[in-house]
Amino acid sequence: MSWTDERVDLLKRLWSEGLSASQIAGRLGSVTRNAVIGKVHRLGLSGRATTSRMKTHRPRSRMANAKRPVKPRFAQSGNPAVRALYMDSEAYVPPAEEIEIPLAERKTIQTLTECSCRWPIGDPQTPEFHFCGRTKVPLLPYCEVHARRAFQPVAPRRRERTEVESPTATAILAAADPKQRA
DNA sequence: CCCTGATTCGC
DNA sequence: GCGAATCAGG
Repeated sequence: MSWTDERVDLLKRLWSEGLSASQIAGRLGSVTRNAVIGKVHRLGLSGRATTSRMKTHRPRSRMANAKRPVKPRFAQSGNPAVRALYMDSEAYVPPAEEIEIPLAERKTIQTLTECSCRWPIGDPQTPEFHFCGRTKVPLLPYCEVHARRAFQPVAPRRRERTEVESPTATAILAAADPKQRA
């Protein structure tokens, strides 16, 4: 559905009445709160009055925004190990090749242990199916390599800026403090 | 964690 | 113009 005159009118009215963007989106239907906020801005309605000033939003300059790198997803993840995967890398990292696990190290669902990487390998319908089985990173179900693969940020929107250095292990290891084990 | 509005930019 | 993704805050 699109922004018909009626829907725009309702948006203007609800916005002026102080409803939040998500509340308005709920009443309009077929739109997200992001769509509502976007429309509010395009209509020039942003910056509602008034009772208690919205103090905290100093508008960031265009320059500041231009310099701010686009951070990958998971930056706000509640999992410190996931955040650690990206705290020293702001770039998309292409998935690694599948790793060949030596037969002796392979784990089945029966032989997995508490600290085994649970990255599945192969077709579960075949007897060759197994798990990576190497030591996993604390807080995550995967070893370091597979954690990077599992928590890929979304591919960059801009085609340039591809190959950048892979995140170092330091951040992960820093988050691997045994005291934090859940 | 929940939520809020703000902003960018591919579409 | 649209709005998802992501941000900075509360």
